[in-house]
Amino acid sequence: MKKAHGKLIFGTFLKDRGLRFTKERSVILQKTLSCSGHFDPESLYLQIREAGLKASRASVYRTLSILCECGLIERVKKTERGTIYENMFGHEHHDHMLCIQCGNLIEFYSEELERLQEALCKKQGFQGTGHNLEIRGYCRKCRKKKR
Amino acid sequence: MKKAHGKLIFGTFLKDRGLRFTKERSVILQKTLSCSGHFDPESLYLQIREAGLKASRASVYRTLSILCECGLIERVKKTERGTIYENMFGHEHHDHMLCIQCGNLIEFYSEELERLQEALCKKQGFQGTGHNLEIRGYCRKCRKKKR
DNA sequence: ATAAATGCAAATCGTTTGCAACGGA
DNA sequence: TCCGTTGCAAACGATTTGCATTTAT
Repeated sequence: MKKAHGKLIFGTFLKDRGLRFTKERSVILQKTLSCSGHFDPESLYLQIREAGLKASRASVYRTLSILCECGLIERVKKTERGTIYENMFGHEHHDHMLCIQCGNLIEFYSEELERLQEALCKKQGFQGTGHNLEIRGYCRKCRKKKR
Repeated sequence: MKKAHGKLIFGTFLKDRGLRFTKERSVILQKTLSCSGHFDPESLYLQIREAGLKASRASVYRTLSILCECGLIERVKKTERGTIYENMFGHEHHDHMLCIQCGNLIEFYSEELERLQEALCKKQGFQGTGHNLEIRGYCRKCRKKKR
């Protein structure tokens, strides 16, 4: 999936269902695609305002929903600060260990895990587009402190 | 970790920091421990009321926080309907594939995945207590519909 | 007795929605 | 022109919090 095609994909998706490609949607699409990796609605909105562009929070939320529907972005997870989205052009990994004591987040990548997931998907006839593994527990430091 | 010890663990935890073991906390602890697996604050609250017991929503929320701190339960994930908690006596698996088209949730279990996670934790000096793998994508049905 | 906990209602915060004005097609 | 879209502000739903009252210790 090439970045330059985002606009085309979105445009086609909209036309197909009689929706309109407005200035606001264009701005939001653009900012969304230029995010490398994760983002949330509020910071996207602020980014738009800082850039002197125009789009209300309501339009940001509404447009993000459509972008999800057409597969250009995905809702990755919910946090206390809101929903985290992911631009599907960024091929990031979301595997991490979260310390439930100190909140420390240890990100990691495992080729073996990737392979395993592919195998699991194939078994279910599932076409994976992204994933997110969270292992909760105690990090090295907090393990020591515990006793 | 044996269920009968929940009260002891909680009681000790409270005493240690000068907090009190109130009727409400006792009720909430009890209902929490008797949940097999997942639950959310609202349904726990309703369960309490249906049982003719007494504890306000505020107390439920406040107590769940403490139970998290002392490790008897864990916040597993946030959804549109609220936070999902897990009673740590239930050793459930949280691995699933989520269809981003139809919302279908396919739960699965993989021994290989469990082993791999243990290995990854060991490498990081991390003591895992629970995990949650979400693979997003298109389920068999929606894959067909797509074209 | 004293500090902590409770219940309630009001406050927050992210997100959604109703509606009148606006603007692509 | 004809709907779809926008921005705003009000509505929402989950969670938190201020406060006067109750209660464990």
